[in-house]
Amino acid sequence: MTGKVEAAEHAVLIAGPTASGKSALAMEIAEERGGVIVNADSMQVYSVLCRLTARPSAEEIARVPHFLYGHKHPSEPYSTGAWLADVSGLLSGPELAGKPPVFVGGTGLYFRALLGGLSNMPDVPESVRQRWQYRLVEEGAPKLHRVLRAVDPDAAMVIKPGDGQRIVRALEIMEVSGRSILHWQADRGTPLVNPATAERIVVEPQRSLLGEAIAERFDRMIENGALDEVRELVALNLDPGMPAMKAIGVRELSAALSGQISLDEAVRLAKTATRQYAKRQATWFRNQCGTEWKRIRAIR
RNA sequence: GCCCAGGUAGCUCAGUUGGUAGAGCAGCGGACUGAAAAUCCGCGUGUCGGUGGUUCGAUUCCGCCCCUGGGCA
Repeated sequence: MTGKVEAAEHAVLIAGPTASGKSALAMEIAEERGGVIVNADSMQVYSVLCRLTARPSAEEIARVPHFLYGHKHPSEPYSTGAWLADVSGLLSGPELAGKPPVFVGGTGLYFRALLGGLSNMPDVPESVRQRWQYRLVEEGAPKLHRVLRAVDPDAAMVIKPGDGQRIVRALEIMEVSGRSILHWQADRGTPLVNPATAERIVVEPQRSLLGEAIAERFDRMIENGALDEVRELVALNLDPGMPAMKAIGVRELSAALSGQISLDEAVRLAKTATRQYAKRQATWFRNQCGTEWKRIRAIR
């Protein structure tokens, strides 16, 4: 699926929870080494959501080349695999011109994929996926888990009965390929960066400081027009299941825009949701990133 | 000043006909292979306002005090 792209040499990977100051660090490193910055965040790819996803400023983009930021419209479906394909295209194209890529973002799965953690899997037609998703909504996760247990007992053993999303994925793959998702997962993917020469950094700020930074930054997002972005996104009338609609703050701020809750309440809820997200990120980085990752602390 | 209603987890509250208490939210820990800012799993963190009394035993009953609402003056 990724063809035969040479794994990038001397890449820098910077992972960390939201608002941890990793973008500033990426700027420093990229400038120091004459590199470029590549987005490794699942939400910063969407065009409309600039403020709300804390994308780099125009000033920063003018200083250092940035890639894969805001290059997708929210109406387009996107995925880890699509991102990996975009990265692959970027690395094999002329844009980098030999400059070292500095990947920065908060999506742990993207970093795993970058290092070869995403196996090649058969494509699943949209119709198949939609049918299982429909059944998930209609019948509920436990019932679909029983279906999975019948067709793919091994996968059912690994996937929790409540985890609808993974149950659907396993069922899709089984239907399309006739083989268990575990079979496909047994083959590792190919890394897009050479793990031997990649420098890996994970930012792990103190939780309480991160909470403060999140609150402060969200207030700034509101000042800078995050509400307008949400208004624009809502006007597109997208399926609420689309990834961009799940960006933190979209649900909360659109509830405020329609008058269901006050703006203060929306801000409070969005800050809480962001803190909870940062906690999940921290759990990933703490436990999934091994000793090859250098751990640093600081927010800005 | 008097009358009423409250004071229980970080917050909102439930409850114990007397045997030291539990929900939601928040919080904490964990999982993670094409939706990953997603999805899922686990965990109660407490001078039951204070102080005396009754009692084998009081968060629960009684007295007094403190605090917060509301009402009457």
